[in-house]
Amino acid sequence: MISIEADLRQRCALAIGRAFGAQHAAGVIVKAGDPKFADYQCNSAMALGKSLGLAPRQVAAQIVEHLSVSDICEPPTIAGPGFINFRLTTAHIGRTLEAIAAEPQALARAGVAKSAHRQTVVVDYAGPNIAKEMHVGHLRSSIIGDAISRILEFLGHTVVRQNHVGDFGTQFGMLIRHAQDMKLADGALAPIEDLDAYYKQASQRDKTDPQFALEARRAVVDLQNGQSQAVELWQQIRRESRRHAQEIFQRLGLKLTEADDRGESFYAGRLPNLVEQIKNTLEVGGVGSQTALREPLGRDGAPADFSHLPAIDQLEAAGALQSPQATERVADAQLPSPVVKPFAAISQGALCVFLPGYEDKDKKPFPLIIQKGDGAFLYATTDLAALHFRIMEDKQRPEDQLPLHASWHADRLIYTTDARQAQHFSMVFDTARAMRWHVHPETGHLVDMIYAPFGSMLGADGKPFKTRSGESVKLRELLDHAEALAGRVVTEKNPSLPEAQRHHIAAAVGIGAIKYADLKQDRTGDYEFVWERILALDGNTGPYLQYAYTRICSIFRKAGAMDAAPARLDLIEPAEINLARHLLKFADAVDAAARDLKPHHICTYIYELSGFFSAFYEQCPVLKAPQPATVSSRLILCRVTAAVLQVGLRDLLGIAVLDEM
RNA sequence: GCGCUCGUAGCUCAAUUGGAUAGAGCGUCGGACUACGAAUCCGAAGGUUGCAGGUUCGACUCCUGCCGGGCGCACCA
Repeated sequence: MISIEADLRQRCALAIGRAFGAQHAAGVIVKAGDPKFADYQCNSAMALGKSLGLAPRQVAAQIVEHLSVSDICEPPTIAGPGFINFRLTTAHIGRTLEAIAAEPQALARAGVAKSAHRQTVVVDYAGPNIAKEMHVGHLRSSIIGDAISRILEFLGHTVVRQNHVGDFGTQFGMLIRHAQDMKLADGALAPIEDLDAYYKQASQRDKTDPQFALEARRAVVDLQNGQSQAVELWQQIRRESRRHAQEIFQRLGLKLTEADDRGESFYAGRLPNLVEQIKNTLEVGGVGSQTALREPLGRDGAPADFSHLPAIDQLEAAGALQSPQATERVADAQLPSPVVKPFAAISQGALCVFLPGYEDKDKKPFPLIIQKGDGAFLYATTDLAALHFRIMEDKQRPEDQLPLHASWHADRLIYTTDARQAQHFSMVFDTARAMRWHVHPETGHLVDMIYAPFGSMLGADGKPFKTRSGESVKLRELLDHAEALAGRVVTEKNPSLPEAQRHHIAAAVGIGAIKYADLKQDRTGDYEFVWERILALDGNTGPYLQYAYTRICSIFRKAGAMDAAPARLDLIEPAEINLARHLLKFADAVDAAARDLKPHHICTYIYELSGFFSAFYEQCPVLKAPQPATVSSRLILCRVTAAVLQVGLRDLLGIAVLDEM
């Protein structure tokens, strides 16, 4: 089954093409209508009336005349300024659901077809730092990124999850220096709690002791150059951190394994060459500058318009920049301002990329630093290296091919990271465009580089979610707390269940509640983490939806043999029809979530669905219906509702469903 | 200062990307358990969508200017 919205859109486009010519058939607007008027509506007649110089209602009438929808809809009606309203026939709704229920494969997908245009999509999420316990700062990226991955995968895309672990940055210098002073024996730092405390000590010294800080920076350079004697220590820390992260990921139910780990250190060997490439290409007067810069590109891949900027000759300074050594002589005061095309230069000792549109508070060009004055690389460098790897590089070695076990090139990159990194990624993407690293090496298509940011987790006071002492809350403790609270409720509501099962339920409910609370909101906003609200049993919460699912399971447990025979679906009661109609809109919700990379569309849909199911449940007895045919008919509705909840909650949002709770 | 972002019912949030009379939950008030799980359901009250202009058949949505909150702005990630 394809989305009905998409189906009607096609049919309307066809009708418009027949009525007015194919050139008018693009950009047809079909969307779910207000239930009072229609299931779906086409709103193209108004705009079309404008461009054709005809009365919108007349346009609508002509569209309807050329429309062929009688197999799924009542005759379309025209309303208001020119809305074309569609009402699905109950016969079509019934047939479609019958078919889904009868076909195990369709049921397992709740009737949702795979996408026609499949891509290889990299989703970059989680990305914890090693040597530190995972804390709430990693929670949203992990949950949202995982849901986005699941949704795209469900639609048939090849998803490459990438856990861009922070394992090679500045913080390691501190750790190594501190370790040297402490003369730690191998294995002395096993548990992650030790590492965490140890990290804090090192961080403290780094802030207060300039000499220590200096030596720490030097230790990073050595590590990145492979000249460190601390590699063994680093490996040890890394192992323990990965073990800890995997434990958390498993508890959270993320589909993130060690095969998806590709830490910053993975790119270490590539960095010097990469930096050299950028320098050669973007240096003013450099080898690639003419081709790379003749057509500067905007953020969305279209040629950027810099016509509003003063016409500064971008090569004016080039006379002083012909030789490599001259790069050093770009005096900061003489940086062209504003920047009209990307270029690389040494500024204040660091190798930088300057891009149009970025200025600091003094209106001076603001750089993306790709190599520090002391020679160390930093996150912009590894992010660029990762981007290049994901799009451009042919993967030959088995470790490069992970997690797919074959060479791959991304068609799309998605970064699920904190909204505060917006400018960073914007600059990384612009740099990649300047380097033409966003051109797929095989297809020549431009690769979408999408930043999917999310807001902060706030406490009930509206300030960042922290412990009373001002530290970030550890994920392990957060999850423990959620499970304990959920466990209390389970024991209270259902004391007769065996303890092991109560334990299992508590984990599913506690973790599910946290995930659902995060996913149900539009990710771009901040959200308030308040325990009472998250673990509430009613309203739009995880526990409520899990409960709705268990109620259906309970019906099937009691149905027994009644459920055996294949059956017809007869939609008679309004509650039946409303439920059935909404079941068919699941594909639209999944499409919306995939389009916006916003899982909350699925949450909203599922919650509405449980509302329709509740009405049905109250008004239409299933097992105690008077006629056997009614029983089996209603069991079909239960069957498909359960399937949608299961696919939505478990497969797409990554929230466990339970037969009993 | 510049940039990004947000402002919708008392509170927490939706609104299918410009569509019809802006919807939910919580809270409040009032109802429903001798019918499939009451971790439930039904009903009621609650709005000048921060303010002021503009664009058009139509604006919570787009543009401009204010007001207010958050975040970012050179070698941390």
